[in-house]
Amino acid sequence: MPELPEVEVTRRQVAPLLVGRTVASAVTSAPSHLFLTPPEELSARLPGRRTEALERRGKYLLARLDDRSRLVIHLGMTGQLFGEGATSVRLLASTARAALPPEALPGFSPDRHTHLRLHFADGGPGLFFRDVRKFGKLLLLAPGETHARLERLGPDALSAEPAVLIRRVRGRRLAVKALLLNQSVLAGVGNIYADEALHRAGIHPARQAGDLSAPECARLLVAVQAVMNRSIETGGTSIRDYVQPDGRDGGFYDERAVYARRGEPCRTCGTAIERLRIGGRSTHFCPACQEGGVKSGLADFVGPHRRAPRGGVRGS
DNA sequence: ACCGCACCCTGAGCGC
DNA sequence: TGCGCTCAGGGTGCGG
Repeated sequence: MPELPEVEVTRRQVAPLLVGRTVASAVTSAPSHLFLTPPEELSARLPGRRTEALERRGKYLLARLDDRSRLVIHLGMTGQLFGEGATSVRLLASTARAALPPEALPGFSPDRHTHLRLHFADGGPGLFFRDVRKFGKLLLLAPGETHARLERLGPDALSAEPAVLIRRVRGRRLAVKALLLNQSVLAGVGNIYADEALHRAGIHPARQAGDLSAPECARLLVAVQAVMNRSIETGGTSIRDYVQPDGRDGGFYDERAVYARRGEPCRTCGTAIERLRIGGRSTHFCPACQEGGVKSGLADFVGPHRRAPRGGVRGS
């Protein structure tokens, strides 16, 4: 799940593959929700363009092109942006993995999940965008053009000031975890780092946001930035799909305190990590290190998990 | 205005 | 072996 750290690691590694190079051709896949700009338009407009800089805002990557247009890339849940020549089992379908002899790892070749292939005029390695679930987004902005998705973003989580969080929690009754996931509050926080930061700050994820004191908000923001900076140092979190653009796994998975550790002992106090559902997302926390404080509010969350009907009645 | 939740998508994993 | 169900979640948009 690419969040700010994974996108930042991607930005740092992709920049040398992109900046200063001129696109020779852009090969796209069939139209889908992924293309906010139609694929045929990308294929037509990108060739001849040279990238001047690769920037990041929250979980978005923005390539500034020489004609002042901008290519916007969001990795969604399963998006992978990587250089030609990268090798990783995470770039292969499970059937292809299973067919591999042990230790063998062939170079990536584009498959049906590869939605954009950039080839460059210098003949060097290309750049691929692959996204199995198609929750990612590709968008080409004309000079001066903007997009509601970008306009809505709050300050980048890495550089935000505590005052931002203190102001935005005021009067809010929703769980602080749900507030953290709102990209208009802090851009870049996703499910993993929300859980990790709340644990680090010792704040229960179900606490009502408006109940947090100013010092708690400041502590939480410090925690967000600390876990993110540490994750960037280790190359991000590889759980299922994420790989660094050179194909290597990120290293933060081994350092996580709570995420996907239900039932395992808290590294601080040994208490078993618990899981509940907040804002429709699985939420992991240590019941000892992260005291609720608002038992009444908590009651809404510790009841039996309600599950949405799946595969239910559908019109024929 | 605020908040919870269904939806988009696909593959892994599991039970039968 | 294979089918069907469940689950994962970033972000949007709708309904209460």
